[in-house]
Amino acid sequence: MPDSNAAQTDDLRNVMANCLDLDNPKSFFLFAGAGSGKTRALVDAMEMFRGRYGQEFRLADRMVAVITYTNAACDEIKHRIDYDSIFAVSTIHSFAWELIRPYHEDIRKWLRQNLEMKIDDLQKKQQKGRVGTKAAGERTVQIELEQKRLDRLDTIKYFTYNPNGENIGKNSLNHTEVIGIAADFLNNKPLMQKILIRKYPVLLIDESQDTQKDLIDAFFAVQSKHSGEFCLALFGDTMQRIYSDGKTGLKEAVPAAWEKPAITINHRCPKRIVSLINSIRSSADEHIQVPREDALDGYVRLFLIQDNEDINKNAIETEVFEKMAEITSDDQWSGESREIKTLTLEHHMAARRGGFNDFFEPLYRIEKFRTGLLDGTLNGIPFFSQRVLPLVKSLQTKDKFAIAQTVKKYSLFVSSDSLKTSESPLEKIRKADAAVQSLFSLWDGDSDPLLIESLKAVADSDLFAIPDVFAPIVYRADSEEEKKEPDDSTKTFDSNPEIDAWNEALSAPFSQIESYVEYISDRSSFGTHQGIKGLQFPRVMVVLDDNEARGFMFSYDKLFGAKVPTSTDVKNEKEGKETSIDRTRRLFYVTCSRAQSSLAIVVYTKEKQKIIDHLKNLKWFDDNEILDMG
DNA sequence: TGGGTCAGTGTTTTT
DNA sequence: CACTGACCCA
Repeated sequence: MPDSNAAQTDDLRNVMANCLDLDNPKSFFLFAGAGSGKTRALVDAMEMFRGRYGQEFRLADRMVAVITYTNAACDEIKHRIDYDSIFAVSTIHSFAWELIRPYHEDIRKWLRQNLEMKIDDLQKKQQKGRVGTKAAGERTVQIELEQKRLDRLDTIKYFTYNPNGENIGKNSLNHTEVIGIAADFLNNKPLMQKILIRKYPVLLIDESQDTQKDLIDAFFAVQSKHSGEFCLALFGDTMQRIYSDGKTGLKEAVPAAWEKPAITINHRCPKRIVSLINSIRSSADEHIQVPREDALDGYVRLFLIQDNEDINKNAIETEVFEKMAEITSDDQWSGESREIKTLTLEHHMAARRGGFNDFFEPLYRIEKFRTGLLDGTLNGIPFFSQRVLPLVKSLQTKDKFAIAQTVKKYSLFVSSDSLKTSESPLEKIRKADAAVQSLFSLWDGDSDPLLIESLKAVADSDLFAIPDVFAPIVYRADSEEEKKEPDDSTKTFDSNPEIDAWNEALSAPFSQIESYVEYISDRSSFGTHQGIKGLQFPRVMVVLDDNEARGFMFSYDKLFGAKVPTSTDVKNEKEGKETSIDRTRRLFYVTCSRAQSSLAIVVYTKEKQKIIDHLKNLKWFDDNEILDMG
């Protein structure tokens, strides 16, 4: 018994080694639940392969392709395999793009067909639909847009695509198109299949349950046609499918001839949490995990809160932290220096709790700002995140070297070409110093100036170049100051929602940009339920709050019995399709299984009693684990 | 006028 | 996905 883990690991390694045999390749699906060391197994497989075929592959210019879901996972795996060049580790989008990018003529053909189909579809809808609605207006715009793309299709020499972020250029393909094209080419072009398997005789897919279903199907098709020369290996856990484009029924779709090893151990979670997640998934499938023998007992508590308009969620959640500290005797739940990961369903819920909502929310409302706001590339953000914020931080810590560095790198006074002009370098450095001091004076007496004030200070002293997006705002702020009574003529500035959004965001205190930057660089104590896929944290607080959430894909109220299943749910259930409850259960499973030592679940609801009753039936929690917070 | 049907509307996550 | 409301037909 003490060696059962080791025995299982050995078995798994044997199965994988047996499959990764190029003379007799066999495909497999490794079923690996939360905390089972899925990445470890993946890297094991890669290392075994390298040991056997590394030399040969290097000489023959062949590679093993490894596909991950996120850039973070991609970096992690590359790191763990020492950036070995026989492994092409990439996200599914990069991989798909690399596969199709040489075939511009085929892409053009696909795109023409696709655009014609889309336009046709939209026109049909336009005829059927009502006139004058918002949807009709959007359809008109969409048709025009697609028509324009169609018209200039022949003028495009090379298609472009950026796997990370937005694709707005005239020649660019979008994320969906790249996936669609790759799937289509793999399905229908025998040459494409040959190219794939010649270069990558082995293809490993991490998080396969969330990989776009069209591509998964295409890979399945390639494998079945070339089973003697191609090894497809899927790693994943069907219970952790939390994105809508993953393949439903992946487990059932795996061909019978494949190997289907499974890891049953959970290295991450303490005993209590393993038993909780086992209960949660027991209504979905048969898989049971066992904790490590040396696992701690761990703690789970569910806090129920009556949801009213006037409750102070931050205060309640702080109270939860303190209660958890008491229950677990773990100081890290308590006080200002606590180390807790709070998981909210949506970004704006994190923004509110993380204290950067005044800055975040106005910008988030602008649809086309969203991606850039979430990855920090939005025009205007680097001005703060890379120039003003680091400068202010080093001023606060009196780090003279860092101050000088930021000034030297970005300041208009000491940039390399301005040093050549008439003024003496010494004069310029003195001016830069004065500009820095005048900016920092805004923080005199420990105050927290508004972002707009810091922007104006920088603009007044010409310390840094002001991004174009801020020009109208600096101008507006100036003109309002001059004529204290704004008349109607200022209204002309107000017609641009993007400038308005920035104006509102910049009225937030400067400290909010710091919290925001922490959040988007994953250094904050917040994360979304979906975004923390694959990660783990010692102390986790999961916030369940349907009212504050805006999306409609998940309903914790239904999962916990505060709301009855709708007619669609009943219908889906009867037809054997997944319901919103199934979907929510999987997401809940993912969040709970992040915890390495203790887990607090905070439930805001208008139907506390119904939830209490429902939880009694579910038996997920012991009575003493449910705390009524009033 | 009542019932049935379906378009319209709001909107999250990852790349 | 769930809901609302416009519209059609009996």
